[in-house]
Amino acid sequence: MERTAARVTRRRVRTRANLLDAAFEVFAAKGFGRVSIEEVCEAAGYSRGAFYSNFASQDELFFALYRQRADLIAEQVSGALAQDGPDLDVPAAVDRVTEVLLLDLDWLLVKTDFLVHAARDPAVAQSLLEHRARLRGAIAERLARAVPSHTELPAVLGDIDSAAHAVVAAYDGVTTQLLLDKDVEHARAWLKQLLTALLTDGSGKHDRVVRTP
Amino acid sequence: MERTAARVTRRRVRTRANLLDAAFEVFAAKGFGRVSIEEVCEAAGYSRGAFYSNFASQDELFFALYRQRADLIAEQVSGALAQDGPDLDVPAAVDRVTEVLLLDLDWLLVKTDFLVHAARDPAVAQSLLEHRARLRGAIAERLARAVPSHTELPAVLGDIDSAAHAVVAAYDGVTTQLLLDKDVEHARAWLKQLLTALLTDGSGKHDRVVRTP
DNA sequence: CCCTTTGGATACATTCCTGTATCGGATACA
DNA sequence: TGTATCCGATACAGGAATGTATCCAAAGGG
Repeated sequence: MERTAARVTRRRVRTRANLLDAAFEVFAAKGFGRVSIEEVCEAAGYSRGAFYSNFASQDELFFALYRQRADLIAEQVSGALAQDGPDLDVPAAVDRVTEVLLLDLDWLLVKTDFLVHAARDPAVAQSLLEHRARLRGAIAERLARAVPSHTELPAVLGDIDSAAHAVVAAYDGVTTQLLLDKDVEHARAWLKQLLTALLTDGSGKHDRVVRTP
Repeated sequence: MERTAARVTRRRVRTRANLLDAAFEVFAAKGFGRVSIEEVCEAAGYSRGAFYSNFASQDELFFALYRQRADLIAEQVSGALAQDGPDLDVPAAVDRVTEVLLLDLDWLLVKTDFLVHAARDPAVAQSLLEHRARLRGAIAERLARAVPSHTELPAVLGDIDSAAHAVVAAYDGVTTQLLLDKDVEHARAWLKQLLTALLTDGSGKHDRVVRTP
């Protein structure tokens, strides 16, 4: 019998996952802060007893949820960045990354909720900052491998790190607008335009985005 | 006796203003969604009776608060844009606008709360979108007056409207980071860099030969 | 200065939510 | 298959927030 780690049954991990999935749906629909623990449990098909057996508070649930999904996205982004060979095809990579980043509107909602949460809790903010730094690192590393090979270098910004910063900022900026107009296709097109503009020295010869509203 | 408009006493407008001010503080500190009506009243020095006499719900208060402050900021931005003559000195204008936009961290907190709120309520989203459109309009108009005079035109983006969009996106992106690291000075410097880079064809601080299509 | 109207305080009923304690069925392991 | 342990359901108590109804004081007009 294991002494150090308490026994965890399969049922437990299943219910925990179910609770997290339900939480994602409910948080996305109504927003953290307008959701009661009871609602999450109901959506998952459990009672509150199950909840308190798995999480200490709603905050802890939220944090766990964020971690889970954020790690997933980070993995997908890394995948999209690593997809082509040692040479970076900027437009293609931008396409793939954009696809991943603006895939799920619900995730953007939850993520923004989490941002608001983190903005008022230094510990949470720290964790989020680290996560963002990791993402930036992956981007910077990818850019660094690309820039020397072609002469095609990020021009409007000083160094590679600034460029990575700018990429994230563009993502955040587009996200904000997307949360309001819910036009995912337009947001993708626009983010592509912004990123290629930022990363290919402004000589982008791609089609311009036509706004629909 | 007035029949159409109900009589509004001075006391009423004062308490209403006090409630709004208190709401701003409390919302900034704890976040909308973690604040009870009671807390707002207590911070303002009133009872809940006063609140319900002035607002129908916490949402209505929040909306009124947003309107008030957003209009104020919009006015300041317009002022900063109009400050110099018919010719636009891009770096100077960017300086002034940046100063105004990233003046108050508390406002950014409340604004982001409001964004989260709007993202789940189409009517509120509409209102916020219109407000953003007005801001973009002011920026675009200013840019339009500047671009023909100098040949110095926004290059990385297609038209003036896209440029205005990009300016707002940069602001939103920088805001996100600022909410986490709380480094206002750094955010300002970075926003300036981004904006000048976007608006001066990348020739900002690094001398570069750029063709003007 | 009085009198009408208005604004805010107080008290109350109600609803909702949280957290805990306990119990019976499920699960893993010998 | 037996059995010790774990997990989630149920019931309950306590607290907090909301909204309303009522009442007294303050404003402002005549």
